[in-house]
Amino acid sequence: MSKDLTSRATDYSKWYNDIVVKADLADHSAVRGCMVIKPYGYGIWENMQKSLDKMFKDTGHVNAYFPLFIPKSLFEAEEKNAEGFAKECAIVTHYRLKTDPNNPGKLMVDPEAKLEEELIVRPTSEAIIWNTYKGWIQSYRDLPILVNQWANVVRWEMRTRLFLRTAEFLWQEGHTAHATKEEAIIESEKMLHVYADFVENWMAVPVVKGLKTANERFAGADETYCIEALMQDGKALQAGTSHFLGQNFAKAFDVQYVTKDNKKEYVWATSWGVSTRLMGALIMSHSDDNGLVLPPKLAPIQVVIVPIYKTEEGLSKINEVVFKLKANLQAKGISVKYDDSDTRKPGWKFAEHELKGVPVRIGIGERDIENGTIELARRDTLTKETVAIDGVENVIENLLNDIQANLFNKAKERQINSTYKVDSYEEFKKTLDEKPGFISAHWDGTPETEEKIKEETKATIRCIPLDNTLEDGVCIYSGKPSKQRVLFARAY
RNA sequence: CGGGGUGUAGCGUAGUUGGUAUCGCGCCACGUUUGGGACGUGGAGGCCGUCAGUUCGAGUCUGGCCACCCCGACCA
Repeated sequence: MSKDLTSRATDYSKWYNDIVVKADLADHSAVRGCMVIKPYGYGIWENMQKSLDKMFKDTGHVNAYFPLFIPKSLFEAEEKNAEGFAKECAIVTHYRLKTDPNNPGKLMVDPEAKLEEELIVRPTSEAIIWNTYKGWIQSYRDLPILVNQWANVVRWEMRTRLFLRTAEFLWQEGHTAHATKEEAIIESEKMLHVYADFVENWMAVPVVKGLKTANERFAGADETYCIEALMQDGKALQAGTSHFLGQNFAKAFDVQYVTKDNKKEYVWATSWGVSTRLMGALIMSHSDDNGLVLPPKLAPIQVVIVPIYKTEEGLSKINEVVFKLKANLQAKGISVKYDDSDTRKPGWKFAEHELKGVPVRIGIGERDIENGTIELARRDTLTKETVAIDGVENVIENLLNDIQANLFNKAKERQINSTYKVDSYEEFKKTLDEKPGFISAHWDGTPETEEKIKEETKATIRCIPLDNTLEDGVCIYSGKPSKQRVLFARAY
């Protein structure tokens, strides 16, 4: 029925790829690991950007833009950060091509155009930004700096998947500078909550807020906060991170400020980011075997109207009603598409808009015109009902809210039902294989144990939940004492 | 980056012992249709991923490269 979409049960990862391509979100490009984001997919990303950007501005941040290239000497300044990213960097070594004398019509790298110093294509921008901040900060009066940038970054990943892990991806990265440790910690926690708010209330994807373990921490951070979401196949996806960077970058780039009592202090830093990976989370959280399911708040088209007619006169009668309805809906801020192209039949349009996840579909035919009704179909439940056209604008407005809430509730229920408390390693392994999801278990707090569990089961500690209750227990692996449970899962 | 697989029209595919390529969907034209991916008739569309080699002749055999998929390693 739905254009040969692989079902989730048949092959979950093929289903995901099928949706991305068939719903016109993105495509593979001629460049290894890099995708083309198509207009429909980009429309969703733009809606995400719009909401997030407003949230950043509302919390006092401003946007700026820093260069794509980072000179190697700057890149290596913060040692841990450089080390963490070294294995996945694209490097510019030359700045010119020339025609190849041995190969007519072909170009070659001009060996004489070798750069004195290599340029690193940013995998993240801390280095170039902190090098810049050095010039911006002298006194406590210059602080805080609350800057965000929307940008692309490159990480040379070995295995890529559309949206989930691409060699180049789009993201935003906030980089803030503060006078005190407390203020920086408050900032990184604040932005974590902004992310959680966005992902839950706009994307309708429930998350667990937590802290990363030392093993999973951002290279160069003192503490990494994260939000973790659970996909339909029971695998976890890190949806956003916020880092408390301590004074690591300030020290690496010698960024000091003069305090009120004329003392020099290193600046405290945070950085935080979410990427086009969120698109992957969105797709895998709500979609079904008929295609994409979009939460109304992010859908490029919230309502699609499909006319059903036999004659030109029939169509013009329908048009009259639809134009008015469309204007009324738009006046309420609802995005509406009237799909009146006569090159497709209604059945085809129904299937197509389902595949693309349009939250609400209106069918309106000559029969409806006589009866003063329309057919309302909702994407999340795939149900339809015939309702009076009078006052339907309010009905639709409420319906969109209902769908938004329903998607979140369904995902939340799934998350709760897929989170298991486990108290032995045997049970831990069994649960991972038989009922994938979050596993809440005791851990002795050592990187060694974490590493062993990862080696043996491929499960990692997703986070130490922020709202954790302390309880005495023993580590499922080592049997050593533990004071709290942490959240394990296999992850994307 | 290691192991395995795939690449033929926009998409999905067939192709035998080596002889310029099959079918379906889609596309175009006309007609009939239009409340869940319509039907008929006619038509167009191909450097068989790419580069080289073997051969009188390569989709088919050999090698390199590129891309994608799966499994590993890697992935703040």
